[in-house]
Amino acid sequence: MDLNTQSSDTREKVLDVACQFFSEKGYRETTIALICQEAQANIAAVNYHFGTKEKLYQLAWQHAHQQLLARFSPDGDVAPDRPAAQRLRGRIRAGLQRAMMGDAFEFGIMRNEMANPTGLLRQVIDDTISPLRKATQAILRELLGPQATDVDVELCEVCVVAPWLHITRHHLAEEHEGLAPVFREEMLDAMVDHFTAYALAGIRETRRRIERSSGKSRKRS
Amino acid sequence: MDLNTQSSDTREKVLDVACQFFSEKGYRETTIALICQEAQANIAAVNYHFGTKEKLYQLAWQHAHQQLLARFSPDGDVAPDRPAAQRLRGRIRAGLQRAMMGDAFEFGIMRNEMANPTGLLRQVIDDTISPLRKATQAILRELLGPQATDVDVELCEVCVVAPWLHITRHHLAEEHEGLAPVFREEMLDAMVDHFTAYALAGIRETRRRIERSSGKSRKRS
Amino acid sequence: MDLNTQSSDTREKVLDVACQFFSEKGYRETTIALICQEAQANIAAVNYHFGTKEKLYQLAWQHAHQQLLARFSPDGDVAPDRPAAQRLRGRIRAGLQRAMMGDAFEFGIMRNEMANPTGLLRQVIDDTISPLRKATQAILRELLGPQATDVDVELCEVCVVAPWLHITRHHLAEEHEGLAPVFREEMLDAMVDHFTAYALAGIRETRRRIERSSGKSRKRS
Amino acid sequence: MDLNTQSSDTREKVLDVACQFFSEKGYRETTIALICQEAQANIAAVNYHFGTKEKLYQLAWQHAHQQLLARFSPDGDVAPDRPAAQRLRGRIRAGLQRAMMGDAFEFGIMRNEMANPTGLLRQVIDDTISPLRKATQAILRELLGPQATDVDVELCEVCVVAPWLHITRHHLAEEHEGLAPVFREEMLDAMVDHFTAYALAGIRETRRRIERSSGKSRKRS
DNA sequence: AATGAATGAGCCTTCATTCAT
DNA sequence: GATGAATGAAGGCTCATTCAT
Repeated sequence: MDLNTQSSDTREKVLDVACQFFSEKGYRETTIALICQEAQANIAAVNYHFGTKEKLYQLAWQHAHQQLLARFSPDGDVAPDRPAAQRLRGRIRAGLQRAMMGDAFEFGIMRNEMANPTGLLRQVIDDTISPLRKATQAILRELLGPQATDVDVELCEVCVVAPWLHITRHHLAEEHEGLAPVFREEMLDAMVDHFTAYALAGIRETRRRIERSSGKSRKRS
Repeated sequence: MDLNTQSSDTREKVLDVACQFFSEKGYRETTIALICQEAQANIAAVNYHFGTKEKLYQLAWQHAHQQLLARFSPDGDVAPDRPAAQRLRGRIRAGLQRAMMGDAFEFGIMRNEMANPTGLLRQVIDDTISPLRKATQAILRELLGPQATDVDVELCEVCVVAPWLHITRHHLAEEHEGLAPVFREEMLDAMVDHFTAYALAGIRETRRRIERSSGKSRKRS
Repeated sequence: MDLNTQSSDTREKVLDVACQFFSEKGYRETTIALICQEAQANIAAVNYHFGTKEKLYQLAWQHAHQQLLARFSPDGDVAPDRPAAQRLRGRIRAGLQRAMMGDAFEFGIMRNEMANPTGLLRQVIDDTISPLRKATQAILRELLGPQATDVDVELCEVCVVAPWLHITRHHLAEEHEGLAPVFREEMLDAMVDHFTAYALAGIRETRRRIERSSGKSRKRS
Repeated sequence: MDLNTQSSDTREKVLDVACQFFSEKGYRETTIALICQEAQANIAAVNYHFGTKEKLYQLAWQHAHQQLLARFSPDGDVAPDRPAAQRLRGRIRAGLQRAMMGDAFEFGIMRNEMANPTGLLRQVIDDTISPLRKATQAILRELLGPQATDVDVELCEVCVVAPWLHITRHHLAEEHEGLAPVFREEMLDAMVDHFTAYALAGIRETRRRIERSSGKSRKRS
């Protein structure tokens, strides 16, 4: 039993280490040799367990993604029957947590969604991110009212979501340069308050604009 | 002179092509051979003109940056004596323009600020980006009032700036996948309206919160 | 017993598949992994049952050889007391059959006798082919008459045998390219007729030349 | 000038060595490292000059082919206005010469036309062999008379050509095993006599059969 | 008897860089 | 000033083989 676990552990270990390196250094910069060295595994083990560096990459990403989502529930532990504003706050909290504490994950997705748009992760990202986006959009649609178009929703989504990625980047850079972090974990609650209030104000204003302009249109027509 | 011009042209050509490829494919993915092939230059020319790939990289980045700033004035052509809200609008417009039309630039910076945080571009980015950030922060500070702390300003800055990068990423991905763009150039004005209104609402709300909480604090103390 | 049978079946299966792949792709091009995958056997089974790839190779060859000889009797089902011309015809028929229908065998021998002259199969080929050659040569010697030297016999043997290998090659190439076969199975009888008549004419002519030249020599001496 | 020649010599040297090794050991068994070691070239030179091992392979083959054809004119130095029988004799002589003296060539083609029908050389072989085949077939058609079909011609071609390949194989094997050659170069003239006489007799007999059977058909119809 | 895991040697290829001209 | 040739280091991958179970 112990042995069984141990044998499976090589695979697990490699996956963990890979996950870490891919996040820190990106796909190209991370060599199989480095991973295996750190994981104390044979260099051929990667090919045995995962087939290709690419496959390992994709799996590592999924691995990290699942771990992260497990740590921070994407709804921020806000029940789905609570008012939309609170649910949005939950999403924002979860997003910030992922951005600020997820060493391996949101990082990797960033780098690879942008730095390597060759589409290595395209599909796997779509599969994992889409549900999250849909949920956020549903909340926004509710807050924006029935007259909001898809583009309206999407523009607001950008405003809500973009800061997470931005902060991820911030963290990455700081870590790499050895700088003191500007946005520290202790600030999380204050940041959630700020981003939520900011977003809700922006959304309310957007709703007003939508309804006003549609009102005009109606009068005109 | 003729020769000088011609040789200089080779240099220019290489720089242009490098710029393009570095943006599209990143540092690692772009090979000197590819650049030289496309620029119809000898493969040794790069090392001759620029010394190393790294140097070429940095120069290419500066090149792109300057080109882009020249095309889209970072203040959005809003005079510095106009009200802060309008100046913010100018910044937002310029940011969106860079995000949506800058094929080579904002792109490269993204990738390399995050995907290659080895710091190859750290310095050069600091030199070029810092002034832009300072200017934006000054506007935000004005809008947020005298009680706003540096963190307050920075949190708002994130909300204003992050969407640009987000949209850049969007464009990159769409281009690479051959998808129809969600945010098209014709939408620019509408988008500027939206982001500006959204941001101003968020900022006003933030100011209210700052002043309220500081009022409480005052009463308490 | 059951286990024994089952295990033996695995062995058999591997041998069959190996035989097929070795014939189709040659020794180097055929990987143990491929064989085991196709035979639904564990990758370690080969080394368990056969020791090394080389051993498997040799065994596979013998296997194929025996199967083929069993299918097409090398004398073409012509009794040894029939006239030499008819026995030759039998040999030619059997040779053509092996060439045209032997998917796995004559093929493998070709490739390995020539493409892999490292001598992996040298011995095993000698053991299996020599008897066939001897038999053919005996017939030829009979047809060529008592004055024929060993070289005379061997030269004629080449003319008789070479076309078989040639046609094997033909088939292989056609199969691989997906071309329609030039020499089809329905043509077998016509081909046997042709090759036999051609060979007998050639042999008769050769005999005439041998005897004429030996006549001259006699006159001279 | 001398230097120019020298620089080009590396390429030439590699090509020569490659040619030799590919012939002796085949494609798979020949490693780039081995070639470069023997040619005293850097291991990356192959990729610089030829791109791929595959490309080198194809070029090596062409190289050998041309060299060989240059050494032994495929028509055996028999003028095209001589009688068909003599032209056939010329072809047979050239074929035997290639088979018996061509160390690097006919060898390689054998191995690769059969052992590696993956088609690496398919095209290049077609281009080089086809003209030779066409010429031989034209002669045979002339000898077989107007009633001969394509299949008739091809069957005779097999009988004429196959021995060459057979003898090539013979030589290869002997060389590899260190055996004394059965067919020695001194025997060339005698062998040409034998094969020519044998072939002409076979062809005449074939013509007789063709015309006889067509005669019967005519009477029948 | 049979297997899943693991290994080490080796191969082809890429690429930034250098050098002689 | 500019280039074609050449290089060395490194990377990803394949594959036959072994070992513990």
